[in-house]
Amino acid sequence: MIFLSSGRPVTLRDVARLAGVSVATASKALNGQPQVKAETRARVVLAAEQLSFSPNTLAQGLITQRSGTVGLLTSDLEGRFSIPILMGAEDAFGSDQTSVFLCDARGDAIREKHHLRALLTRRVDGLIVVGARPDTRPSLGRDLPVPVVYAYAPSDDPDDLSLVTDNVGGGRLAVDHLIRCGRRRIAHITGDPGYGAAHDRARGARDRLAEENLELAGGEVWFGMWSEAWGRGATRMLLERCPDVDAIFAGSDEIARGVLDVLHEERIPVPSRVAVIGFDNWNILAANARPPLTTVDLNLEQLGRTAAQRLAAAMEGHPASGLETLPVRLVTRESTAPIS
Amino acid sequence: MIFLSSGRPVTLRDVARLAGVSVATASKALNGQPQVKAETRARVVLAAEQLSFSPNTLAQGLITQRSGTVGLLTSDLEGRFSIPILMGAEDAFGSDQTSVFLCDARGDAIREKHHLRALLTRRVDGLIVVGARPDTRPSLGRDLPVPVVYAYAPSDDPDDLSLVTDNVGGGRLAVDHLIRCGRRRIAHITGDPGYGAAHDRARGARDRLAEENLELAGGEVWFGMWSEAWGRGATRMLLERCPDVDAIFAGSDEIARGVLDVLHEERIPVPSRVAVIGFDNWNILAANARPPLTTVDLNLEQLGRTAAQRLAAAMEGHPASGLETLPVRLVTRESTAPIS
DNA sequence: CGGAGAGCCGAAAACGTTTTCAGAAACGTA
DNA sequence: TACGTTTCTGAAAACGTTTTCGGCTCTCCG
Repeated sequence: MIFLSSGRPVTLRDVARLAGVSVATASKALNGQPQVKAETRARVVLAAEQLSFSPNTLAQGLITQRSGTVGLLTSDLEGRFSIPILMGAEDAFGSDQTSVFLCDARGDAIREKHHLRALLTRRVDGLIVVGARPDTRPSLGRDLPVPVVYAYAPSDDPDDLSLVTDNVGGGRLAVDHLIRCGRRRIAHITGDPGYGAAHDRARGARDRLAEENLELAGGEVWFGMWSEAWGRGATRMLLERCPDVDAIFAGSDEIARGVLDVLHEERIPVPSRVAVIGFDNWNILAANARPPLTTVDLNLEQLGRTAAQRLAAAMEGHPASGLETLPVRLVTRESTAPIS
Repeated sequence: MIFLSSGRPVTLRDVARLAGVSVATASKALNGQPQVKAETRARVVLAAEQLSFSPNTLAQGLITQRSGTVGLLTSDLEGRFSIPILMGAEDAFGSDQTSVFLCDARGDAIREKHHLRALLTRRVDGLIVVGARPDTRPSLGRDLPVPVVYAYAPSDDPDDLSLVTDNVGGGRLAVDHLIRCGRRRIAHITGDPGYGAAHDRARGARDRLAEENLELAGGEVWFGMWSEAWGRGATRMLLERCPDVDAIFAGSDEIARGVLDVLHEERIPVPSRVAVIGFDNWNILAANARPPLTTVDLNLEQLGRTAAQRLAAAMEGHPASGLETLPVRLVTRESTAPIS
């Protein structure tokens, strides 16, 4: 029971009274302060348990000037990026120590300001800002009373700490895998060229190809949109221009689904004749594909955990700054295989 | 600026001093209490603005016994169900009034208890519990100090208030649409029969068919799994047993994708020869399908908003109980059309 | 036996608000 | 002028903790 029979919540006074000590000693006993006799401490602890006392964090926060809460300011709740990050962050803070306030700004700067203010009013101890897309976003500013960590979308202020996924490395990883599978004529179909991430992934891919003295099949990166439809359209064009392609690196799993769709339609066997690799490891798309899709996982949960750790460190007085790039990893399924 | 030049946060005392009044009057002035002269109030408000004062909610909560926070206890953050609900809830509470603490129990009862305790310790004013699947879940119990609303997954205690989507109505809606399109040989492929929702949707479908003196094509509901692969497999079997089917109602968008895939493979035109309708309106699947998928939207954001409203009402002392079923709606795209 | 020191404990202040209540100021009336 | 009302203001208590510091009790040593 959390309530006394009176219906009033249990306070430290109740505990102290039951243990026959003062509130002060009760507090010290429960907080492990050394200056209390072992026997007294035991009595207090017992009393606390009997009443199942749990301290009012508001009162604690008021006096310690730490609320034990952090704010998570995201710009795409619906999106799949913030969620894993959020989960990682949530479990990196032991939930008994720190709870997280969630706010979705929906990409609106006004709303973001508003939420920011609400969070500060609640005296959060820190902030994690998660962007909707992996490009640079405006900093919240330098004069905030609490530390901030930017995740996924880096801040435009290099003095902020930003954590991002390694898109260049991801592109390299994908192509490396295809090369190891014995593929030589590798094409790259990707999304909106307005996304920095698209260029980064392409760069990683090309770098790795260059090491083998290879060029992209089709000569160029196929930029377009982040959609299945574009994946289909680009694949059709690609097959026409370059019928002997033996691997396609898609810039997202959505695009990869479109690619697979057309290959299937054309009765081109995957992976035996053409290998396909995606990006994001969006499970619903990748695992259900036919065949299941090899793809690059962004390790977003890890990103969230790291963000939480960095934030915790900053809250302890060890701030950091700059851009930290976190590794991605390959998830192999059946859409790629060594050439036979 | 939120901080005085001293680096200390601005308090009501600072405002009072600047306005030349006592803290008491400053408080009353800012809270719109009537017993303060208009001119004084103006002075206080001005001072507050100049210092950009914002009250410490911890202190407020301590005294008013209301923290202005609610807990959202979910069991599937990764899942797509809790997210829209969460967004709806977040915007139903004006974010300046009430902030939401997010906790993910990951379907683990221990973790749930743990989070619950943490939330109560934080003195949340209410709780929303979001389940991972639309079946009954255990109640948190009746002796909680704050009101609770269950969303998506109803509580097993009828004295709790639970908000659920209308699965029966959804099934009816889907079939009704197909009938209006002139279809008569309608099959239903759905997921895991362990889900109550699967049976509810099927019942709605059958009820509507019965009104036209129709039976399900293939005679029975095709239960299986919530996956594309099952959608593909079931469709193949269906086409064999029942080649003249003219509409397929899929129990989820994933299944519908599988259905479309096989129809496409068999060169059966959609929607001209067979109409297909999904369930969930999971955008990434439905909108990208070929052709884009007509489907039933669960109105989850609305569900979240309603949950927040009911919770707010309960917090104001107007509790409710029982099971409230919220309507779903049809989203028509190109996979269904009148028979030509 | 006296005093120093260590070990414990509790009174009280503090955190930043809201709310109650007493009293001051202004005003009208006799 | 005296007095009753009304209007406004401010002192103080309260919320539930933590922390400081003075003081009590004991032990030990000279």
